[in-house]
Amino acid sequence: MRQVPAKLASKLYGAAELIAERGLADAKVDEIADAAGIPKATLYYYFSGKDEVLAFLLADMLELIAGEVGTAASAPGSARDRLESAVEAQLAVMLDHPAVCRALVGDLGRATRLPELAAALQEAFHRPIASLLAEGVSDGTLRQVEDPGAVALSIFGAITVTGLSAAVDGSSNDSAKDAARIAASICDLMLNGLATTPANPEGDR
Amino acid sequence: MRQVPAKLASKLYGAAELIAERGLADAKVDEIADAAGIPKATLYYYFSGKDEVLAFLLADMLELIAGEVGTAASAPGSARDRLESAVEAQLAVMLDHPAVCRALVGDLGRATRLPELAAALQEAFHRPIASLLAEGVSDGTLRQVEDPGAVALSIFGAITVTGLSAAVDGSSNDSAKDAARIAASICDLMLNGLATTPANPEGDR
Amino acid sequence: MRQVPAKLASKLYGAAELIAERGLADAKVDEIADAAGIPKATLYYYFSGKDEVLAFLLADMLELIAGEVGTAASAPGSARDRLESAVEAQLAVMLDHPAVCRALVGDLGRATRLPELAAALQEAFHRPIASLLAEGVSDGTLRQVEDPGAVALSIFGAITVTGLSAAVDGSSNDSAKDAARIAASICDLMLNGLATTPANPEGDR
Amino acid sequence: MRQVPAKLASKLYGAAELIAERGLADAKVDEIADAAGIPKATLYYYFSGKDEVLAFLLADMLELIAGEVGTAASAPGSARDRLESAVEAQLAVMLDHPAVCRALVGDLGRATRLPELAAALQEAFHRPIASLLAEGVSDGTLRQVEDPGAVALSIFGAITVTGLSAAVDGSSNDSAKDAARIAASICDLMLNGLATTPANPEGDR
DNA sequence: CATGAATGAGCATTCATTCAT
DNA sequence: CATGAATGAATGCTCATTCAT
Repeated sequence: MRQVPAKLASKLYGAAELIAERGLADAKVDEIADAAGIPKATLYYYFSGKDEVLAFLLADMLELIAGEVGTAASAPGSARDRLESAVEAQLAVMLDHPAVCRALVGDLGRATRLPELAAALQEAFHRPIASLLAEGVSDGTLRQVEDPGAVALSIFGAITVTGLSAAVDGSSNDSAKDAARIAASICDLMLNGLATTPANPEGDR
Repeated sequence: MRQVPAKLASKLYGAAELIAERGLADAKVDEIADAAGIPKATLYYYFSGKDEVLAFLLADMLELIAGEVGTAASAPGSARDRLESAVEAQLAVMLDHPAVCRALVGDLGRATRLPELAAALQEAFHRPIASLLAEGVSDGTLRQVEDPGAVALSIFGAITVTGLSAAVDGSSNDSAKDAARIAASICDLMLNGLATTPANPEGDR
Repeated sequence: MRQVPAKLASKLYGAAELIAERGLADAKVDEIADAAGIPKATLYYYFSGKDEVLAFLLADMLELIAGEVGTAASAPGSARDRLESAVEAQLAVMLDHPAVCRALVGDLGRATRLPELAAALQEAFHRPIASLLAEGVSDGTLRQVEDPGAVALSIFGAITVTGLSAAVDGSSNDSAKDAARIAASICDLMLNGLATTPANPEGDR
Repeated sequence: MRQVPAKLASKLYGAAELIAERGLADAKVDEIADAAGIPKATLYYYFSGKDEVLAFLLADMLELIAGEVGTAASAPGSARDRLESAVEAQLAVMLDHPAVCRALVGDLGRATRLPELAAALQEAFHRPIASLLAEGVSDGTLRQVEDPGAVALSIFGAITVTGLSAAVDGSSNDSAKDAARIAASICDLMLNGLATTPANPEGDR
C-alpha cells in the first residue's frame, strides 16, 4: 500500500457509505471507485485490492477514536469522570462517522480474521476502558470488580452496540447531542446499576 | 426451502464454522458443501442458495435462544432474578454454538439489510430484556431509568460482545461454566454499577 | 485437469490453428472457446487455464508422434532403413497437424520453461533417433560418430525446422507426398553428406 | 525508436535473460525495466513498447550473426571450408549470447507473424548457407543435391537446434570451445553422412 | 532529458446456479 | 431423490501506455 495522498483519502470516505450499505463483498470495485470519484485503476495503484481500501478507512477511523478516547481518558479529573468522558467520546466519533462505523461493524466478523484489525480495535476501544477501570480503583472513584476484563468488555459492548444502533438509525441531525444522551444512559447504568436494593459489591450470586 | 432432514441439518452445522471463519460472502458454495460433507447440488435441492443455508442455521439458533431466554424470563421469581437468568441463558446458548454465533455476528451487518433477521434478533435478544426491565420497575426489584430502550440495548450489547468474544476465543471446554462466570460479571455491573459513591438515581450528569 | 471427453478433445483441435496463428498469450480465452465451439466456462471446467489447454493439445500430438516414430523405429529391417522411416514418420505427423505443430514451435520457448514439455519432446523426437543411431552402429548400417548426442540433436533439428517450415507454408495439399519428398532430402544429407571427397570418418577438423 | 545510448543498450541485455525465460508476452514491462535497472517510463522514452525492445535486441544479434557468418562465408578458401567456418561462426555467436538467442527462439513463433523478423532471420542464417551450397557445387568441393533449399534449411535447423540446446544448458564456461566442438559434429554429419555403404549421390530411396 | 504518477482498456478467472439423468 | 456435469453472468485485477513536471 503506497502512501495515500490526503486528497485521495478524503475522496475514499465517499465510498464508506457504499461499503456500509452493501458490505464489502457485495460492493463492486467499480462502484467503490465510482463512489470515490476516481478511476478504478487508481484504486489499484494505491491499494492492493478491495480489502485494503476498507482496511485503510477503518484504520483511519480507529486512529481517530483512539485519539479522542485517549484524550478524554488522560484529561485531569477522577477516573470516574474520565470514564464518562471516554464513553461519550467514543460515541461521539461513532456518530460522527456513521458510515465508516457501520462498515466496521458490517465487517466485524473480519475482525475475527484480521489480527491487525483486532489489535487496532483493542487499542482504540478496549484498552482505554480497561485502564480507566484500574485507575478508578486506585483513586477510589470506582469500585473493584471481580473480573475487570469482562467488565471492560461489557462496557465496550454496551457502547459499541448502542452507538452502532444509533449510527444505523441515523435519524437525528445533531450527533453531538445524541452522543451525549446515549452516553448519559450508558453511564447511569454503568455507574449506578439497576438494582433497587443497596449495592452488593460482592456481586449478586 | 424444502423440509430439511435432520441428518442434513446436523451435517450443515459442520459448515457453520466455515461461514464464521470466512463470512458468508467469502465462503464458496462448494466449500460449504464440502464442509458439510454433501454434494453441492444437494444443497440446492434443499435450499434456494447460500443465503438460505445461513438463514436456516441462524433461525435455528435464534429460535433456540428465544426459547431459552423466554423460559428464563417467564420463570417464577422477581424480575431482577429473571433478568439475571436471562443473561446467563443467552450467554449459555451463545457459548454452546460458538460457530453459528460467530457467523451471526460476522454477518451482523447483514442484519442492517435483512429486516427479517433484524426482527428475529430483536425478538430473541432485545425484547425479553426490555420486558424484564419494565417488569422490574413494576415489581420494585429494578429501578426506573430514564431511557429504558437505550439501557436494554446496552445490556444486549454487553452480553453479545462479551459472549462473542468468548465464542471467538473458544479456549475453555466447559461452556456452561464460562457462561455462568461471564454472566456473573455482567450482572454485577448491570445491577450494582461501578460507582463507589451512593447511587444517584437521577443519573450522573 | 479432469478427464477430457473425446468429443471435447476433438473440438479443441479447432482452436489449435488460432493458438498457432497468434501465440498462446495473444489468443484470448474467449476466442479459444469460440474457436472450439464451447462455452468459456466449460473450458475452465476441464482445464485450469489457457496453458493447460495448450499443454493438452501438445501432449496429444507428442504422443501421436512418439507412437508413429516408435512404430517406424521398431519395425523390422536395418537401423538405417528404420532411421529413414522414422524421419519420414515424424515429418508426416508434423505435416498432418500443421496447426498444433506450429503452436508447439510458436511456444517452443515454453519448452525451456516447462520441464514436462521438454521431457515429452525428448521422448517423442530425440530419443528414438538417438536409439537408432546406436543400433545402426551395432548392425553395421550406420557409422560410428564422435558425439552421437550432438548428431541426434542435429538430425532432430533438421527434421523439425524443415517440417515446421513446411507446416507454416502449408501450400501443398498432399502432406504425405511432401513429407516423403522432404524426408528424402534430409536422409540424403544425413546419410551421404555433402562432401565430394571420400568420406573421412574421423571428421574433418 | 530514438537513438539508443550505448549505456542503455548494455543495460537492456540484462533483460534478455528475463525475456528468454518467460517469453515476451509474459514478461511485464515493469519486469523488463527492473531487470534492465531503468525506470519503466525511460523504456518508453526510447522505445515504442515491449516489442521494440525485443526487436532491438534481436536486430542487434542478427546483425552480429550476419556479420560473422558473412565474414566466414566470404573468406578465401573452398566453399566447403567456408561452410564449415560459417557453421562454427553461427554457433559461436549463439553461444556468446545465449539469452538473446533463447529469446529469439522463444519467440520464433513470432517469426511466423512478423515478416520483418522472418526476413532478417533468412538473411542472417539461411541465405549464407544456401549460397555456400551453390558455390560448393561450382568449385567442386560440395556435391549437387536434389533440393538445395531443403538441405540448406536442414543445415540451418541442425545448427539452430543444437545451438539453442547448448544455450539453454549453458553449463560450460568456454563458449568458443563448445561452439567448435558442436560445429565439428555437425560438419562431420553434414559432410560425410552416416552411411557406411558408399555414398549414393542419387539419394537412398 | 528522464521519470513518477496516474489510468483506459482489456481479460482471465470465478462461482452460483441449473438440469438431465 | 440426489447429483455430476455444464454454463451464464459477473467482476477483480493487470498492464501497457501516457504525460505533466
